[in-house]
Amino acid sequence: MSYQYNYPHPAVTTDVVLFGLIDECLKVLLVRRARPPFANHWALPGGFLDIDEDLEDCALRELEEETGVSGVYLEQLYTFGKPGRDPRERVISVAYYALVPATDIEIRAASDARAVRWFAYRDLPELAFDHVDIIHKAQQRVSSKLDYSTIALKFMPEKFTLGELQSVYECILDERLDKRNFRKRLRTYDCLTDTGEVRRNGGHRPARLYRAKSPDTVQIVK
Amino acid sequence: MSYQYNYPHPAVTTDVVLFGLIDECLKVLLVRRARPPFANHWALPGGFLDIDEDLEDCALRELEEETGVSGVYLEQLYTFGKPGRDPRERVISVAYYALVPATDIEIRAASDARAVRWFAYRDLPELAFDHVDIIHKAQQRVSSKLDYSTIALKFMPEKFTLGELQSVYECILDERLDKRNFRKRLRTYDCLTDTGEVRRNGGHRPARLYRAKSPDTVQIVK
DNA sequence: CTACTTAGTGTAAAACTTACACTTAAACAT
DNA sequence: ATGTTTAAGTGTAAGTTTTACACTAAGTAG
Repeated sequence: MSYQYNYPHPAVTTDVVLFGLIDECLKVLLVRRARPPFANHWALPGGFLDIDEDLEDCALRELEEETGVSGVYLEQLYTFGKPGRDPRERVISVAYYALVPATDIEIRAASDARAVRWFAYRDLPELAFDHVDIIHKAQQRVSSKLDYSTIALKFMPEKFTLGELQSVYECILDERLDKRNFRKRLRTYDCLTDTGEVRRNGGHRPARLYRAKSPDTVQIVK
Repeated sequence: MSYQYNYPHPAVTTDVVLFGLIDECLKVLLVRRARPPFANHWALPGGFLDIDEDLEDCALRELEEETGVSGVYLEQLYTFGKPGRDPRERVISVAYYALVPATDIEIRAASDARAVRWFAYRDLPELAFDHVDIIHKAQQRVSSKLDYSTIALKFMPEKFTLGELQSVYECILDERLDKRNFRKRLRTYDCLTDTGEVRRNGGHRPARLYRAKSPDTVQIVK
């Protein structure tokens, strides 16, 4: 089968920067490429757009196919399209990012990717294409969104403690926060409900467990 | 000439939302489409990406070809790609926006656009494709950037008064601002230099003329 | 020379942000 | 059982930022 056009057309792909927090450390989910170009290099999950497929659906599908991760909430990040970024042909890549509660996520190596792994954001391997730029831009976006939205809740499992949530902020912003000020701020956002439960977690007072009031929406605050 | 691919490829276009302020009113530059689809409808300037052309260069080139406007500072807005948004074929459009000092700008109707005109943002005609969505998203972006950057200076000619700059903010935010607080805020941004000149402008005290300290960069403040 | 118009300026109250320290409740060691 | 260790949980005072607000200055027009 072959498709013809009167003018040359670029290829369009989507790529997904999936962030998770594991061991108090910001991680990115990468797949190892099975084929050239950049065979055996690590890369963002992503791939070519089907001709009748919405961009976001493409991102979700490729993520699912290559990593087994599904049902995440994506936001469009930026579109990367410099000529030469893919040696095969001109490729325009619409990048998305997502935040997941890493411990909830089941990953698997799927058909067209030899392996799937979390990498520390601060210790990335050599990456295919311009994916390192995409990841840096996504990290910046997430950092700045922490400050004016409730996006951090996307990292959390269904129930979590305030200490855990604070440590999410601290990992991404890479600075320590004051516990009382942090809690005061969350109170003004009014984005949590107390489940009434507690978590017993070692030799100290148990922490209350909270749940996001609206886990499906990212609220803009300030 | 014909180009063949093993898989169907979407077309890629860029569109530009060019904002200007005329008569204390936010305007958008539109071109009237000469051919189908949407012949005679107004649309954003934009068009198909050349296969070796950078996305931003494409946006600048199309803007120049269709309106005669050149040398503006573009920022990428969002990529629109819903299937069906163009009846001819699948089209992914990377949208950009720019702000210009409207009075400085020379517009002309060029080859493949029958006419070029400023339209009030609050009184847009019926638009081709999903261009109305693109314009609204651009307006939101500009509004929110007013609050944390010096992007408003992009609307200003080389020399301008503080009253003129304030009225730019007021038009876009659609609210009145306090003159003293506005000036205090600008002082903290430290983005203006006093030219020493004044503008005599009717039956009242002349206003000092200022110039942007770094007219080529948009400074992020706060 | 009077009336009118926009330019230009400071201060006090309110709101928000920051810095900071002790008590509580569990686990663990003795 | 008792004391020690650990993280959880809580309020207040100082500092900073934001807001509200009114008069004088320097021109033009009649």
